[in-house]
Parts: sequence; structure tokens; C-alpha cells
Amino acid sequence: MTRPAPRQRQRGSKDLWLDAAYEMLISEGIEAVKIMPLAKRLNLTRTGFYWFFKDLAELHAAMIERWQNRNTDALVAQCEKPADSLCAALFHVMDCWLDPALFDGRLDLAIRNWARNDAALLARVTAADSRRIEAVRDLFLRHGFAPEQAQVRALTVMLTQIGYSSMDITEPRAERLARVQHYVELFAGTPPSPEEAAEFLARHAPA
Amino acid sequence: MTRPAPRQRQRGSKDLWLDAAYEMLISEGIEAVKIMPLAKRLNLTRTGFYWFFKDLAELHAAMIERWQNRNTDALVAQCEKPADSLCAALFHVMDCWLDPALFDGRLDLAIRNWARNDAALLARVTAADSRRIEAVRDLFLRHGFAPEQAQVRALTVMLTQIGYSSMDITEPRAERLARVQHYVELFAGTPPSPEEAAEFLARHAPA
DNA sequence: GCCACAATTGACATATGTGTCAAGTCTTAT
DNA sequence: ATAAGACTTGACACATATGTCAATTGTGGC
Repeated sequence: MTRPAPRQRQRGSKDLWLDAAYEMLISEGIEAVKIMPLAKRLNLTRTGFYWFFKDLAELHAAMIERWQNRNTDALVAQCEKPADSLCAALFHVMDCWLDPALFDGRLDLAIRNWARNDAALLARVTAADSRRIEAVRDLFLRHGFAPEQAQVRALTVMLTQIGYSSMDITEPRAERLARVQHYVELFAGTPPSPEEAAEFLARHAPA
Repeated sequence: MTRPAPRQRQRGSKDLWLDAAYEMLISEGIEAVKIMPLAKRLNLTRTGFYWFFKDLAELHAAMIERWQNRNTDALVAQCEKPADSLCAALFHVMDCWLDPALFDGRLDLAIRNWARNDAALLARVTAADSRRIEAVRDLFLRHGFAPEQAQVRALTVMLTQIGYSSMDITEPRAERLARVQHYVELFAGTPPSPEEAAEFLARHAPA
């Protein structure tokens, strides 16, 4: 039998270090994810780190593991949701803009910047990008767009998302909510029907 | 009288250090802009740096100074060029995508990332963003778009630009050239005329 | 009560970075 | 030829980071 929780005077833990590392990554970039500063922030001795991780590299690997297939899976799922019209389908994609559970833009941006000088990570990011773009492109194809237009529109949808995080745009929620319809109009080429817009707004009504 | 070139056995120079710092900034981010590595790359002794700059902070300031109003001025100018139609005007904006002299996307991205943990720089980047978006928005307004649509389209144009750098998309030049027309169609809402497209392509014909 | 052992600690060895300074080296203007 | 001064250098002092290890500290199980 395995003991349920053999934990003793435990103050640190693998997850504690990982969480702190994530906060650091998101707010200051991978360069700032260093053991000494993390220890300071956690009020632990830096050497305790080595009980949970072999070294910095192992921490990094754990972080990537955690990101992997998180943002991407959710986005692809939103693209594949059944929808009666192009605008309705695009509203599903836009859900990712508004629900942090579906897509964490700041994390995505941080990982992307990290990948700029980490070849192995870059390969994984590129693979994720391909999956995402393909999913959005297929959405446009299903709604009758020519391949070239579908590709350009898919890319623009993704780039707008990335750009939003990168520019750190933080409109009030109400304003962003209102703006989404205009993005849908731009990407679709035609404005959404009032019903479609209303349904979207209802989905994101305050809990 | 000022002596024309009092230079002696000069190996280093302010510009040499600055250029190296830029390369570092663009390829690896501001965190990598350190005196020792720069010295190694330049095959100089690291302490020589201090003859040209008071310290690292002064180097940083010089770098920002050099970026300031470079990408932004060119982009605004492209927006304000006279044009017979919306598509023609957008093609002028797209020129920035293709001519590195008008807009250096990698530099812009690097500065943007740097600004993420430098409040003073962030303020300057934000100001630059405002100028750029305003210029593109006015372009759409001049061509009859409603304020909300003009704003959303302007933002999307800018975000696409930033996203392109961020995703590090490197299509062959011919492919990008061809794709631009589809972007113009997306942003304008109508396809450009063959004449307009031809004029654009002619501008970017190989020298 | 005390033992085992999970978890923590401080001391040590080492690497890389910044910044200062006095001394040295070339080159050109006189 | 030589002096001025533009530029370079090496030694020093210090800060911050990584990683190792032997010694220690608590706590739950016996």
C-alpha cells in the first residue's frame, strides 16, 4: 500500500517552484527564471530547489511540458465546434480572446519569446502554430473561401491574437466584447446577424 | 577649425559597440546585451567599452534613441501618401512589409519585448503605437469607414505586422508579394483592381 | 521515547557579469 | 623627435548566479 500523504514539515514543493517560475516567465521572460530570485520570492533557501529538480534545465523542461498542448488544444477545439454560419463559427474562435481558461495570451507570448533563443522549443512552437492555423484555415474553407483567402484570413486571425498579447492591449471587458463583432465582420467579410451577436454576448455575460 | 578626422589606432568606436549591441538585441533580446559578450564578439577588451559609454545604461539609452521615430515615421509617411483608392492606399502601407528600409520588424519586436520590463521604454513604445494606429485609422476614415470599423481595421493591420515578426514568418519574397494582395482584399473588404496590384508589384520588382 | 528519512540548510567551489583605475601604447600635429 | 592625447589594457573589488555536499532538522510510525 502507498501511504496517502507522507509529507512532513514540507514548505517547498515541485509545484510551488513551478508556479513561481511561471509567474516569473510571464512577467519578466525566461531570462528572469533563476533559482536565487525564485527562492527569494518563495522565502525558501535556494538550495532546496535541488531536492525537487536536478537543475535549471529540468525546471525549464517541466515548464514547457505544462504549456504544451494547452492553448493549442483549446483553440483547435473552438474551431471545430459546429456552427450554423461563418460568423457563428468565428464567434467561437473569438471566445478564446475572452476566456482565459481557453487561451492564455501572456503565457503564449512568453513561450514564443523564449523560443526565440531555444531551438528545441522553437520547433514545438512552430508545430503548435501549424496546428492552429490549419484549424482556422479549415474553418474558412468549410465556409466556401478560396484556399488563398482562407490561408490569409486564418493567418490574420492568429496574428491578431498574438499581436493583442504582444501589444498588451487591455481594454475594459465591455469594450472588447463590443469590438469582437467588428473583428468578426472584418474576418468574415460580412457583419454578423443580430441574433448571432446576441448569442455571443450572452455567452460572456457576467457570471 | 575642427580637425576632419583625428582618429588614431582606433579599433573600437561608439558605433562599433552600438552596432554589435543592436545585433545582440535583435537576435537574442536585451538580456543578452552585456558588455563582456559584446567585447568577445568584437575582439576587444571589455574595459574599452567604458571609454565610449559611461555604463550599460548609457548604451541602452543610445539604442532607444536610435530606434525612436524610425519605424514609426516611415509607417506614418506611407499612410499619408496620396492614393486614388483605398486599395492603393493600403498597398502603400504594405510597402513597409517588404522594404526593410521602411520598417524593421525584428527591431520593432525586440524593442517591444524589451519594453515589457522597462517602464520608461514602454511609455515610448505605447506612444509610437498610438501614432501608428491613428495614422492607419485616419486612412480608413478618409475612405468612408465608420469610426468603429476604421479603428478595428487599423488595429488589425498593425497587429498583423507585429504578429508577422513575432511568428518569424519567412516566406519566399515572391510568395509574400503575392499574398499581399489578399491582405489588401481582406483589409479593404474588396479586391484591388488588376492595375493597382500590378503597380504594387512593379514597385517591388527586383532591382 | 526514539528512529527513519523526507526535506532543509550553510559552506564551498566556480563562473560570469559590472565598474574603477593607474599604467601603457600608438599616431599625428608640431 | 617628441609631446599630447585618443584609445587600450590588466589588475582589483564586488555582485549575482549555478551546483555539490555533508550536516542538520522535524515529524509520523513504531
